[in-house]
Amino acid sequence: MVDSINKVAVSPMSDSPIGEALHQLLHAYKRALQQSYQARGIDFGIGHIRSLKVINAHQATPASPCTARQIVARLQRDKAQIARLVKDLLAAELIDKHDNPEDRRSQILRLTPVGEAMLARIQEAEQHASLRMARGLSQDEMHAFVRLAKSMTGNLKP
Amino acid sequence: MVDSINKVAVSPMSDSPIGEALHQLLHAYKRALQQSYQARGIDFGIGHIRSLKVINAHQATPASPCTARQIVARLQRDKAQIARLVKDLLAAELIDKHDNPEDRRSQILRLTPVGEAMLARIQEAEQHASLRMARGLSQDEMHAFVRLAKSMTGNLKP
DNA sequence: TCTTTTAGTTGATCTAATCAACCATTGCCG
DNA sequence: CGGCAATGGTTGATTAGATCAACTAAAAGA
Repeated sequence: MVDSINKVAVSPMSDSPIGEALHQLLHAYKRALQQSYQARGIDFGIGHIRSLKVINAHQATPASPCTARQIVARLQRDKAQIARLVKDLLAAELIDKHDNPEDRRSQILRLTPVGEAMLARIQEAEQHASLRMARGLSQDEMHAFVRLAKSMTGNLKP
Repeated sequence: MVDSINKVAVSPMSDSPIGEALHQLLHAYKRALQQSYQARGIDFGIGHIRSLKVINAHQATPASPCTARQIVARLQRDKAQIARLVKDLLAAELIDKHDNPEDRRSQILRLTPVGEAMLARIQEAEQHASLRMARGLSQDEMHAFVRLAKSMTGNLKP
């Protein structure tokens, strides 16, 4: 029995809430970030900002300097797009290019002092948005979330 | 001690991995979905598909029929964009419009049989991608993830 | 009735993403 | 060494998605 009690159109109920929840969350977060950025007069898209962050991360380990290549790998975006983002960041003088002694095709990207200052403001803005997002969640929960997200990303990568 | 062992450029380390992890995950998931769709010959963007799903969800509760309005509310997209998505779905004959006796400005959207069949295939594709994404995770973990995602989305909404 | 909202549509514009073609350099292999 | 495929980067073109403004028609409210 129960078989035809309610004809629930197509799905037997409870869609696949993961994708839905994910999409919803990212959209909301993107908007919150943009807001937080704009409130601080930071006038760049998310791509620009993420690129800055990658460059900064490499700055910390001078052994592996940052070229456009690294950003492409980290952000998994088309290299054409990265080239444009980098061009913008150069124009804004947030970063500069240095010849790469190891490979004359590529150039090493580094934050300028202005870029570092900008990044500091960006991180402030992010923390603001993150705190807002995490309101009511414990550290453990946040940590668990990130762990799960990374795990799932890993599953999808190959 | 340890205080100034490495000068980590700007951030004191550990960025804000939440945003990063989130972005990474959504991107990977989006690609996996697209792949899964394409492998099944489903030739629509994610927006179209999500709209179909909203219409289907309303189908289950005949009390509240689906108009473009509902899709706008559920997906939180610009109504212009939804209008275009709906137009495409109509053109593909996956849905049809019926006069709304309650309000002559709007029209009720319903899946056609073709639309239902399409949706079934979509759900198959999604389950494939979701299973892939969730490989190695327990039901509890998946559930926790969705709960946290929804909670965070809620925090950001206002 | 007159006014204000609301649902939906269209046009224009903007950004992000993607693809293909291309140059310079590098690395490899005979 | 000389040729050739692979790599890093750049540019142009195209596309999809999102967003904004303007507008119609109907509804709701005063």
